[in-house]
Amino acid sequence: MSSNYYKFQRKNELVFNNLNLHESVSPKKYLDTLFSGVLEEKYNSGEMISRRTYVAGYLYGLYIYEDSFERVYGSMCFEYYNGYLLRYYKNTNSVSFEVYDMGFPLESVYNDKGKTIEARKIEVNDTFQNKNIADFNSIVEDMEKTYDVAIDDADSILGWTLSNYVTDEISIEDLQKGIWKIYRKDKMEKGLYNDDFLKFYSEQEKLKNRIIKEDQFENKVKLIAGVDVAYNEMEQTMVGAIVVLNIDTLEVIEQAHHKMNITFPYVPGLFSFREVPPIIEAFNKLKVKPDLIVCDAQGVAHPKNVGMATHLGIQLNIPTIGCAKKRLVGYYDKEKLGSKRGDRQSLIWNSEEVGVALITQDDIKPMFVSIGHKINLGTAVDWVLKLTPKYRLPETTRQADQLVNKIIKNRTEFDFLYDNDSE
DNA sequence: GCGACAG
DNA sequence: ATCTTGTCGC
Repeated sequence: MSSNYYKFQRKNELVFNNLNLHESVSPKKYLDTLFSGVLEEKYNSGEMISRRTYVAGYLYGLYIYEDSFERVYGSMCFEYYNGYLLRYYKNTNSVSFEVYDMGFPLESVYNDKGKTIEARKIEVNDTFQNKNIADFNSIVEDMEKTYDVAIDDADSILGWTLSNYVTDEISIEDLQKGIWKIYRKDKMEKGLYNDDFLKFYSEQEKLKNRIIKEDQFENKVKLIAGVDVAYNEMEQTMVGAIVVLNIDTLEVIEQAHHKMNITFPYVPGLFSFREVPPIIEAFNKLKVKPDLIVCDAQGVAHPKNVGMATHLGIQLNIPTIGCAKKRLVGYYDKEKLGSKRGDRQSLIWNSEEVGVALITQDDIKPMFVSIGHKINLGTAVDWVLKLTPKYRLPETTRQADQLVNKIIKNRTEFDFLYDNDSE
């Protein structure tokens, strides 16, 4: 493949600090060394798109990404190998690399505030290898110091970086559990999990008594809706959307959305108090009312049996289904669960069947289906299967998902692969 | 007392 | 939820 490298052209100006362009080479050549440096990307107008700070690490290096708001994200980096920055581009019929010499010693890496990020090479036999698993605090502290990022932002960095410290006795899962523990503790100390939530728990007790577990459709089901919420954390806003589909054609009949400020934190178990309000607002803007709503969350498969689907259903007095991508509570027999579309296993919680793990596509992870309100489990499963002829997620969820993401679009959009107009 | 936790 | 980006074989 070395014959078809070519020089890449792009509309936007790239500003590489202290970098020198080298001619194209194979990345393999630089696999075992380190890199660090700063990459800024700007439009021709001079407006900053993003700044990326690369910090060396063992193997592939660590890369800290900041968007145009200077928010820091951690991410893996594949194409950047040490000492050199390698950009990888794909076209319809060819592949190319650009190689830049970062030319920095590790210690000289800096971020936008002029703060120095002290990066050092991490050896497998280094600091953490022989530590007691219980002593995660020091690992985190060490990580924070090393990379100069807060624990929240460091989450994904840690997950990845920790893989370097796996031994026979210490698994990556153990390490991540420890990190998780500290992360939660940190949130609690910031007051995110305190007695203020008691009133919401008692609210759930009341809702629980109103759940109807049998089919109670006013009409024959013709209109079926999906709901979803998207977030813009920078603005602290959220958009709730509802999309109504014709059940026979799966075509969109009507859609509505509502944008509002985020007022409630994400707390597992109290999720509905965060997402139900914007959805209700969106619902009220609809001209037609759906006969059934499918939620991208749990229904009664919830610690108190009052997941978002249930909460929403009671609030709107409309039948709802909870169809979540991940399990919240309950257990099922993974061995017995098959791998073909339609295979299912009961999800048991407090000795009750609160839902099912349902395979919606062959050889794909199950969905977690539970009733929300005014429906029974068998009916709910039937509907979910009807809504998943082609994909793992129900069409309703997919449509709602696409809608909110279209609306919340003010994210930094930058795609290396498609913004070159070389011809 | 500890671990786990939808979006 | 949010950020990101490949990998492979015929």
